[in-house]
Amino acid sequence: MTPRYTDTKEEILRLGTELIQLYGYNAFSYADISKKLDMKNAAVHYHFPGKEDLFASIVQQYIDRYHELGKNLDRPGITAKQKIEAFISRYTALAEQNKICIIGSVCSDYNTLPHSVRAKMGELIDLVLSMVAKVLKEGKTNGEFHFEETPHTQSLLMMTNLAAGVQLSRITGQKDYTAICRSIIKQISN
Amino acid sequence: MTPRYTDTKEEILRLGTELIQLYGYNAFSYADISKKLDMKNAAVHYHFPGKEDLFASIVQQYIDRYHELGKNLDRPGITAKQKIEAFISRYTALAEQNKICIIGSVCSDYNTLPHSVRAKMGELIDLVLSMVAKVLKEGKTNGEFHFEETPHTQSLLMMTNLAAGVQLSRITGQKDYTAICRSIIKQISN
DNA sequence: AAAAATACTTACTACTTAGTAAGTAATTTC
DNA sequence: GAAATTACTTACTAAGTAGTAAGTATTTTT
Repeated sequence: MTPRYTDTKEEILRLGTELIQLYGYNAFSYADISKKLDMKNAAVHYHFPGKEDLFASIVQQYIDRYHELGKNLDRPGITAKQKIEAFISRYTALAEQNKICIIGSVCSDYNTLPHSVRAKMGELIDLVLSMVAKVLKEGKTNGEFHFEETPHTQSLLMMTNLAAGVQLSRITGQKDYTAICRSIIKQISN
Repeated sequence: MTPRYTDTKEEILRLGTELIQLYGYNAFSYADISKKLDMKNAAVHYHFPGKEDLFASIVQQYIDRYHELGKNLDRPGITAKQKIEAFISRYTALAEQNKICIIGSVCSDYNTLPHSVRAKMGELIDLVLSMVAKVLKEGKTNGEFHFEETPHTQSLLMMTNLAAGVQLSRITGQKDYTAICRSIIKQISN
């Protein structure tokens, strides 16, 4: 049969990611995806046999994109501050679309996830935390940043501010998210 | 008929809260509750006609308990630092039980919640943020604390650190949560 | 002692969930 | 041009979801 999309698999991943970011891990079903892509339930199962596979692929894509971001930022001429701002702007984009990040979305359901998926989530979180920690360390070394915690702890503080910030501001309003971002930068600035 | 428990309604609320904190809002069902309390599905519906009612009561109980905490802390002889530590210890208790706070748990599913419940969640969040902001302001005024942000923003930073901290540390380990708590105190200390 | 209220159980409904087996039309490979 | 592969659809299942109507045993009220 002729494929509906140039890359149906990619479309499913894109939509699945969006649904998780908008409504949470449990509110995303094969039916939701098939309806929106105008195909049958079984078609989604053709591309991703189980929900576990689909979710693993979504997280893997997220991981790949963070690696990509890392590569893009790893060139001369970009300051550590610009790199941090690149991370923050990811969350800002989410906030503007009423979305939250996959990490925050899945964390609350963590105890119900299949174990393979839990491991993938751990991988994603470790990656993000270590990438941010690396940039923070770099900025501290070259004098751009000033903070007293270890880079890892400072990374934890920043990412928890951001992840919970986009979540809270969906309820309390964008102003709170803006205040959090401003303060994050201020905290590490000289 | 003779009631099973001295207060079945209270038992349902207690168990419902626990299930949300452990597994998330969507992973808690009437069947889960009735099974654990050794009664039938319909018995839970007798006490709480709909899931919306049950959840609203759970959040209301949470709100009531924060008001209670507020009253308990509002006596002379308690320092602002001790008050902040009381808030933090609530989250520490959650972290030790592999649980997360209701706010963090429900935030990810916010877009799927019925509107009455969304309003209740907003109420809870505003309450917690304003209570913490009040204590922070008090501590700043009497010289216990030092911070440059407004009390509201500082409260946002603290609560996002805590809420996301208990969530993240379920995956990355308790050490990260401990580091976050230590830093929270440090940030506002002189 | 009768009536009413309480706290359920029994038995069901309508719907949604992930998942599957078998068939089919178009495309690609040989 | 036949065979195999791709990308689906049709049609289904088993389990779980919230929710309900009607019945029942016990306690409380009158």
